[in-house]
Amino acid sequence: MEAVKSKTNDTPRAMPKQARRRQLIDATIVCIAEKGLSGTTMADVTQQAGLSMGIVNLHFQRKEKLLIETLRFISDEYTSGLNKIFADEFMTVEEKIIAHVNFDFSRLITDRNKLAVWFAFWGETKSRPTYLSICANYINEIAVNLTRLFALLKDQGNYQMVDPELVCTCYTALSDGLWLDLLVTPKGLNPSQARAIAMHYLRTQFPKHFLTD
Amino acid sequence: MEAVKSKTNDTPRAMPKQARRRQLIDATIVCIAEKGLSGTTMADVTQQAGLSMGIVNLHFQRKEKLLIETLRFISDEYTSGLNKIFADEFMTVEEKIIAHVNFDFSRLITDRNKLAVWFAFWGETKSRPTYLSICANYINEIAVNLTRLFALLKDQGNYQMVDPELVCTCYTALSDGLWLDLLVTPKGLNPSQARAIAMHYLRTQFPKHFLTD
DNA sequence: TATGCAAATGAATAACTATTCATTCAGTTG
DNA sequence: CAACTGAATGAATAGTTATTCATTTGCATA
Repeated sequence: MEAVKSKTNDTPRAMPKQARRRQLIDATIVCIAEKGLSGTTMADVTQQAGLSMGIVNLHFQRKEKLLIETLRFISDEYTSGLNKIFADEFMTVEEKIIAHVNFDFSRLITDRNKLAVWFAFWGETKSRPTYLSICANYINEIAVNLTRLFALLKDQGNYQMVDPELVCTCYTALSDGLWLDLLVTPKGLNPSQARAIAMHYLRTQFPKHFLTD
Repeated sequence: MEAVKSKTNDTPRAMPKQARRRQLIDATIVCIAEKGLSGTTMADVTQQAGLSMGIVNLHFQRKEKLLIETLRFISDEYTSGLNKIFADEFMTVEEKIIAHVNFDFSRLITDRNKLAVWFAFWGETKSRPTYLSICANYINEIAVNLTRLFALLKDQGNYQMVDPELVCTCYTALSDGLWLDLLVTPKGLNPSQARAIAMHYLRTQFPKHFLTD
């Protein structure tokens, strides 16, 4: 059952640096979801990770850096997932857009703990330029790629009236709002319903496509 | 120029209780926008209000209550604005929906300080049931009314395929996402563009209506 | 103008929390 | 297996921030 060499417990003393950092980031995500950004203390995080207080200083210097790395972690996770789709050479444009939507409403992304972290940081971006700059980067990158996909589909399907940039902004805002819904009213909406709503919007723009479900 | 009786300054000693509470709530909104929820201290709020530290205790007992009343304030402001529209006896259904959209993207609601407060609290709802219950109330109330408007328009315009509940959920998520956009990328999108995107979605559902702009 | 009184003050206190660092510990090397 | 090394610990410290309350202040009333 236990793949780790250590005879004593599951937190071997000399775990690779990267793994220990990840362990702390995971604990931070849980704490922010459970106690909010303002309510998360170092004691909470280290206890959640099953480690001692001083450990954060050792791996991240100070709390602020741990928080920034946590935001960067979920931000990278999202961006890299989408970039794989954008870069895929074997999917059609329609398949890529569907893959994008599926990813947006996948388990990985709609995990409520992670959604809580997203919105906790969004709420602070106006006051913390560092948070904003981490987010701004990926937002722009994705918008460019997604707009390009919509433009290609417009050509392919001869959708004269479609404005790819508008559709991108609208789709992005819609998925942000659906994530918020999943976070705050989890009993009112589940990820697959949210996905269906996103597809419903895309069908209004590209009625000959996205009919398979 | 000065309508206040006090000879000394603009914060007369015996200002009505309600006005002083409001003054503190206004200061809290500014502080949350400028420093984030986690970075807002009592010293910040009272200084912003031009008053002394002890004043919060006098009017709100403790910090937590001030924060809750701040959330309740912006929540009530939003709800009461919409309720006036829903209750109006002289507007047509189409006019009411347009008024709703106009209100959603009015100065009062898209004020970036207030948006920052909204999202600061959203980010904490998972951990603070009190915040959630304040928001949940108004969300539900509005959804019922808005869904009813869409259902009426569906009948009037003979839109067979429209699902009023779906359109309500989609519109609501879209406006949440657009608000987020206005908060974090104010240079990428302005309120009137956001409004146009919301109208664009409604036109996809009710193509014979909402053509006036 | 004196007196009473509630509102407001802000220095002092209490409570909390990030950060530090001397010490412990587990594994590795010679 | 003894000495060494760097990760990890957590009690102690330093810093921050909410809360308290004895005192002050300005206004109203007599």
